[in-house]
Amino acid sequence: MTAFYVTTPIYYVNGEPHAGHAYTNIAADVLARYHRLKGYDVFFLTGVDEHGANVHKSAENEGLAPQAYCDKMAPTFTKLWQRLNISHDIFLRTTSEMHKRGVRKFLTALEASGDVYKDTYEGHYCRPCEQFFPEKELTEEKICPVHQLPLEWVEEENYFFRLSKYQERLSSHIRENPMFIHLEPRRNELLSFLEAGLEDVSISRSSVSWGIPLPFDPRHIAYVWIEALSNYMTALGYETESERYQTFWPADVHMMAKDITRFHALIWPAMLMALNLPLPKHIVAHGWLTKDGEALSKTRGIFIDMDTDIATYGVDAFRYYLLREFSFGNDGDYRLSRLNARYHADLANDLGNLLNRVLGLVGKHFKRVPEPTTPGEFDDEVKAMHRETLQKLDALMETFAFDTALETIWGFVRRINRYIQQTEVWTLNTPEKRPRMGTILYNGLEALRIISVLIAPFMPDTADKIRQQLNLPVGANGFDTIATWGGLPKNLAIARGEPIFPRIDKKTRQKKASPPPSPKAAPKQKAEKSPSNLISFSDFQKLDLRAAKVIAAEPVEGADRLLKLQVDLGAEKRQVVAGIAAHYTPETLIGKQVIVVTNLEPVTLRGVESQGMLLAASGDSVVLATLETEVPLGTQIR
RNA sequence: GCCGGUGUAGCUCAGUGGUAGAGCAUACGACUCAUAAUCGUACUGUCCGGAGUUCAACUCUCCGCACCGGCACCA
Repeated sequence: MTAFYVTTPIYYVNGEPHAGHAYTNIAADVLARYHRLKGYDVFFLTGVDEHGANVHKSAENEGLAPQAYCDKMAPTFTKLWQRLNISHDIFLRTTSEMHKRGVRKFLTALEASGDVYKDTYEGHYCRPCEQFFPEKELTEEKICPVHQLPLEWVEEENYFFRLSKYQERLSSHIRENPMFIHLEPRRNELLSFLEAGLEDVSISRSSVSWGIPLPFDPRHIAYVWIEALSNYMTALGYETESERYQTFWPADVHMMAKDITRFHALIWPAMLMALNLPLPKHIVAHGWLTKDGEALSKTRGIFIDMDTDIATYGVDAFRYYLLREFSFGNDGDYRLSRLNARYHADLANDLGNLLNRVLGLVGKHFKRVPEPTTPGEFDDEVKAMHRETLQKLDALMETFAFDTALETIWGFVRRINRYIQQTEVWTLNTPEKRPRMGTILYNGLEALRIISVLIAPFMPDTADKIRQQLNLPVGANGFDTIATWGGLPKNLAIARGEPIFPRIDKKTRQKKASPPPSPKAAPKQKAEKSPSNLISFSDFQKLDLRAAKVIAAEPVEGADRLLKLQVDLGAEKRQVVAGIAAHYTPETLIGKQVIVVTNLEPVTLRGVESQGMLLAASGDSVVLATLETEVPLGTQIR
C-alpha cells in the first residue's frame, strides 16, 4: 500500500487557536481523508509547540509552571480539532518524551554532520541595557552612551547551522522541482530570497530555559524553530527509526499558512540535506483569511466567530465554504453573507434537495432501490460525466485545487438535477413506463451514492448522512466502490430522513447566533505577577520624555516606512526619524504635538540621523501618542 | 527603493493571438417529484489606462495607475 504523510505546523500553545489554524487543519484533513479513501496508507500529524521563551513568559504571566500552563492550553486545540472533525493520527506535544528523544537524536546527528559550529559573540556589554555596543559607536573610555557607565567585556556562545553552505543546493532543488513549493508566488519569493544570499542560522539559545538542551552542550537550549521543524520526523518515531518512520518519511505534504514557508522550504530541507535524509515532497502554503475585508486582529477584535457559524450552519458547511469559496493559496475574505449564500445555493438547494427529491420519488413509487432495466435518453451522458468527474478530481487534488475540485463535483450534482428534470421522471408512473421510471431513479440513487464518496473528504458527516438515507454501510466508501457505474445494490430499502441541509431563515439565524461576543478588543490585562517583568521607578526615571511639536516632515528617500521629522522641544530642535510613513502623511503631522524620547542614543537610519523617538501605539495600526491639551514645548512627561 | 503578483459581468473567479466565459445575484418562462427547491432563457462588460508589435490583442512588448505580497527598512 502506498504511504501518504501529511502534516500541519505545530502551533504555539500560548494563544487560542483561530480560524487561520482551522483553515490549515481542514485543508490537511481533506488531503488525509481523500488519500485514505483512495486506498493509501495515511498518516496525518498535527500538534502544538510548547517550548520557547514566549510560552515560558505566558506561563509566568498566568502564574503557572510552564508544563502546567501547556497542559492547560493544549486541550483548546484538541477540542477545536474535534469540533472540526479533523482526523489526525497523532496530536504531537513537544513536551512529550518521544519528541524530546527524537530531537536529541536529530541534534546529535546535525552536529555530527559537521555543519554545526560554535560562534562567540563578544563585545562591550552594558548590563542595564542588556545590549552589546559595537566598537565604532564608542569612545576611548568605553562607557555606555545611555548610562554613562563603564562597559563590561562579555563573550556569549551560540551554536550555528551552516545554512549558507546549502544555498546552491536549495536553489537548484526548488528550480528543478516545480511542485516542491506550492503556488508560484511563494516559489518566486523564495528564489529571490535565496539570490540575496543566505546567512547561517542560530540553533540554540543560552538565555532561554524552557526547552530542550542541546545533547552536545546542555548549557544551551535548542532554538524553538529548529526543534519544532524536527517534529515532523520525531512524531513518526525517528528516534528508533521505527517501522512507522520507515514507512512515512519523507512527508508528502507539509501544509501551512504562507507566512512560515521560509522555515519549511529552506532551513528544514537544508538540515535534512546535512543529515543525508530525503526531503519532503510538497511544501504547501495557503493564503490568509480576512474578515469582511479586514485582516484578522486580536487587538482590534476582528476575528471569525467559528463557534457561532458552525452552530448555525454546521461544521460541514463551514469546511465546505472555506475550501470552495477561496482559491487555495491566495488570501480569502470570510463573509457570513457568502457562507449563507453558499449554504443555501450549493448545499441546501443543489445537493440536499436532490437527495430529498430522489428519495421522495423512490419512497412513493418503489420503497426499495429499483432495478435499472430500461436504459434511455440521457443515461449515457450522466455516466460519462461520472467518469469525467473522477478523472478531473484526481488531477485537481494533486495540485491542491480544492475550490475547483468542489466546483467539479457540483457540476455533477447539477447534472443529476437536470437529469431528473429532463426525464420528467415523476410523470412516468404508468404500467408501461414504470420500468423506465425505476431505471432513472436507480441512476439518481447511484449518482447520490457516488456523490457521497466524492464529498466525503470535504464533508465527512454529510457523506455519512447521505449513506444512511440510502441505507448503505457508512464505513465502506472508498473510491474503489465508485470506479464503475452501477455499484448500488438493488432492492435495498431506503431510509429517507430529515433534510440534510435545512434552509435557515433569518429568525433561526438570529436565534442561533450567540450574543455579540464581548469585544475581545482590549486583550485581557493579565496581572503581571512575574517579578522579572517589573522595573524599578528609577529605571523608569531614566527615560526622558518631552512634549514637542512637529515643525517639518518629509519622507526618507528609499524607505517605505520612514519619515524624517523636525521637532521643536522648546529649548532645542531635533531631527527624528519615525517608522510611521504607512500610517501618516507628512502634511497631517506638521503642527501636531507629540511625545519624544529625548535621551535615546542617536542612530542612523537609511542614511538619516535620528535623535530621538516618537511614542506611538504600535499594534496592527500605528497611532501617535499625543497630549490631551497642548502644553509648553519641552515639558517633561512622566 | 529593489523583486514578484494581481486588476475580466453587481459578487467570486475561469480563460484563449482572431471580435469574451462559469457559478451566485437579477428578470422572464417551464415544471410541480422535492427543502418557495429544480430546469430553461435572457441580461449587463471601454476584459485598469496609454503606446507599440501584428492582417488581428483581453491574450505578446513597453510605459503608467491601483491594490497585494517578499526584501531593504520600522529605535
